[in-house]
Amino acid sequence: MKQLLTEDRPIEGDTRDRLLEAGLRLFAARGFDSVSTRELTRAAGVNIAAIGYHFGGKEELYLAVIQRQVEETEPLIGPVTRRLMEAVRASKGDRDILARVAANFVTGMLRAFLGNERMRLRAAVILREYAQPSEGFDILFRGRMESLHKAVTELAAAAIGRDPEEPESVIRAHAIMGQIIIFFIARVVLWARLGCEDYDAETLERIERELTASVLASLGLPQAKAAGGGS
Amino acid sequence: MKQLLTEDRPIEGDTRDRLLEAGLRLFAARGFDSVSTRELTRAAGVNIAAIGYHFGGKEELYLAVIQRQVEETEPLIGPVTRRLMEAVRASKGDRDILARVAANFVTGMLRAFLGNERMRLRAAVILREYAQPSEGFDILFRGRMESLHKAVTELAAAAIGRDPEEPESVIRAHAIMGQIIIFFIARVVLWARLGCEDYDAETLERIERELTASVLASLGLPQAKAAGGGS
DNA sequence: GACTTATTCAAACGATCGTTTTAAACTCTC
DNA sequence: GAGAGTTTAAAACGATCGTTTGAATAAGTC
Repeated sequence: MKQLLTEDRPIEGDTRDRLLEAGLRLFAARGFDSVSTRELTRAAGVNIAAIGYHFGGKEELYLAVIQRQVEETEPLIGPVTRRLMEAVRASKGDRDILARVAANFVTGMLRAFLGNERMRLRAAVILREYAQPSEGFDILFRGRMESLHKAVTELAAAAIGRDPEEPESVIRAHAIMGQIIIFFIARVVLWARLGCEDYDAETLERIERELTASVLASLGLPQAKAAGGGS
Repeated sequence: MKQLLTEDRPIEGDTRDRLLEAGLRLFAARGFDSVSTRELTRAAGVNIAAIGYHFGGKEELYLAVIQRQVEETEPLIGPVTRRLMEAVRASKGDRDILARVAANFVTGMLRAFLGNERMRLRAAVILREYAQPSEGFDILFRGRMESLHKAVTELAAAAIGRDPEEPESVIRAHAIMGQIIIFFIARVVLWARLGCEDYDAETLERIERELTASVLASLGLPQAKAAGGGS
């Protein structure tokens, strides 16, 4: 089996933190059932009894891992989400402004998901919850996804001239998210088609350019002149 | 844990077929490690030793399940792929024809992936291979995905006026696939946003309409007049 | 019917699973 | 520095894992 998503940086902190960190890495790479408590504690460098003592059990540790990712990504995603929402409203429908807002969002999301190793781990856990929702899905959805999806819906609604409450706006937002996160979810497929084994700088640049053009066009927005820096 | 993707239709056929069928259902719903050999054989209504006898072991059964899906989808996906490729070439760049070809492809894919319960099972297995590629990924990629992805690349290349060999065309094709399959992969997210618990006919119709419009626009193609049946 | 081959059966194998136990080591208060 | 509370250590718990065994049955051949 190929082993994606391993981070070699040593794990530090107290016992609780070490378990949460090892849990993120291992659950992201191989899922809940495939990771044993012995492997978790060995990777964390703690005793096997620590899972029971600190979390109650393996499942509670898993949920704590997810909960921590929601909290840790708040400073990253929260402001982006709010800024996107505000920018869409402030644009008052100006399509050039909307185009710039959308372009910034696309590059920001791409860099967050593909450029950051830690985000890759988080996204892997999310992907698993998509395929097989557990209690963790509710934590993720209400904690992170819902507000992000709503913000994109505002953007889509403004672009296609609909109300954000209409299902058509939600569907359009979903399609936009799909265009972006497919480059994480099915990255192995893209790599196989491009004949590479990881994202290099040149490919990331191409993806940013083409994806921005694709998303703007799909919303009927004019191509932005200069997207400027991310964030 | 919520239980998605269960099919209640009884399992029939000889021992080998029953195991392949039970394997598809269970592996799709819960992944490789979470399904025990005892559960597989109980669901199939066969003896536990049958796995070893017919396939050698659990892993070989899993790979056989994937292999069978590749073979079974050939009559469904193969012609669609070839027809898409031929239609793109036959269009000679005529954008109205390209638009109709693309629209037919989108609705065809949506109906294949969302409307068919069996395809849902298959797609769930594929999704798991994305997250954690095993030997099954190579079977899937070379057996089904590669040709499909190449065909979409032909479409994207023709639409944006590039060569199908250029990475930009491949990236655009990837974005198109993302727009479509996100409605399967992250369908629980969409359901949560729409306040429903499954796709109903009305929602599917909306998705077809909006997604067709979105994909055509993203490729800079004119909106097709009437998409006609999904062939 | 005797024989060979193919398949199914119930039982058991050793390994590993998540968890618990019991004692030792550590950390703090007073 | 004695003692209470906290954390870790190693071993063991019963349960379940994937697999194998050897006998019983079914199917086909002569």
